[in-house]
Amino acid sequence: MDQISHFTEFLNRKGLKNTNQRMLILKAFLESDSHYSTEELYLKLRAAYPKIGYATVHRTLKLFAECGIAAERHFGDGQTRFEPVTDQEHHDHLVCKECGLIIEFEEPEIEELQEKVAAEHNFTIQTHRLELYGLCTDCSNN
Amino acid sequence: MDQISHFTEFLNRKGLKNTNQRMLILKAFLESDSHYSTEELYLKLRAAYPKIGYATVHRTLKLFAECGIAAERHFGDGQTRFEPVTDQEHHDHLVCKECGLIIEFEEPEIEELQEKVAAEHNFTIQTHRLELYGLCTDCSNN
DNA sequence: ACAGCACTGAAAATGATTTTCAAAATAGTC
DNA sequence: GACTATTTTGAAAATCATTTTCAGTGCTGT
Repeated sequence: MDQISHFTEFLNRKGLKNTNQRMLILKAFLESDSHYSTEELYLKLRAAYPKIGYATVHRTLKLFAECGIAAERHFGDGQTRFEPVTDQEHHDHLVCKECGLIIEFEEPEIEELQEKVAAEHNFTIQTHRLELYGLCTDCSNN
Repeated sequence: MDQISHFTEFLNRKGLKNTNQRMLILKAFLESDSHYSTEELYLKLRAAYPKIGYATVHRTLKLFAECGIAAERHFGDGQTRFEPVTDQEHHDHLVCKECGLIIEFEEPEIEELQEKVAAEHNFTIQTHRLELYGLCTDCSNN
């Protein structure tokens, strides 16, 4: 099932309505491979649909997070960012402190070790967050 | 060198002054093993020194972060938390989503894998952040 | 078309963080 | 110790992201 039907089904299940704005926001959100803050997505959308409101974008992003098609992220710049979640494959981030570049990566071995640690503390992991901060290739050469 | 002389040396190096408040805040901060938000540390300090200001606590915590004796953390509750950094030994966190319990752990194997991933992307790691969110023993039994 | 809700967008409210500014404190010099 | 230049402090105001409010609009089923 694709992300769009996933979302519409979620709306139905919760008795929420499938509106024009929600679809616009969803499409713009999925289209991109970047990590949007509410503000950034709002500005992008407003270019095409000037009447859209900031609050609507924000509320819709929260809905995405709630239904699992978006994940909230904090990279330490004071803004919440949202990224599309494509199925269950999980990835983490390399963040360049110089230029802000964000690279995604996956490392199953790390995930296994996380489970091990959790088991040692009788902890049940639901989600996790791993970010490596440093300098990307370009920035470490300058 | 202990944390206190480390901080005073940092102040001198930056041409900043070693004040009463800064020492009070530093001691209260180091004394604890918890992860303070500005607000929490401010409230704790105010109990003993009613005249202290929120802004002073906040500015001083920022100084700690700048000089390396504190690390800023975001656990997703909208507040920035600070924790004492004791030398270079690094640790990560298990965070209970139910009761807010924070457990620290170290896992050198994970750190090695992080270096491997960074190397694959020609990335130079400066710091990292790993948090596992889920349920602690008590909360998963209820 | 109508009724009942949910949704939207603008504006206001909130909450954390940061800045401002006049008064107080500090470090260096005499 | 007194003097001076500079920094710090604390209270209040400002800022920034996020959240809520509310009147008007739109959707869905009857």
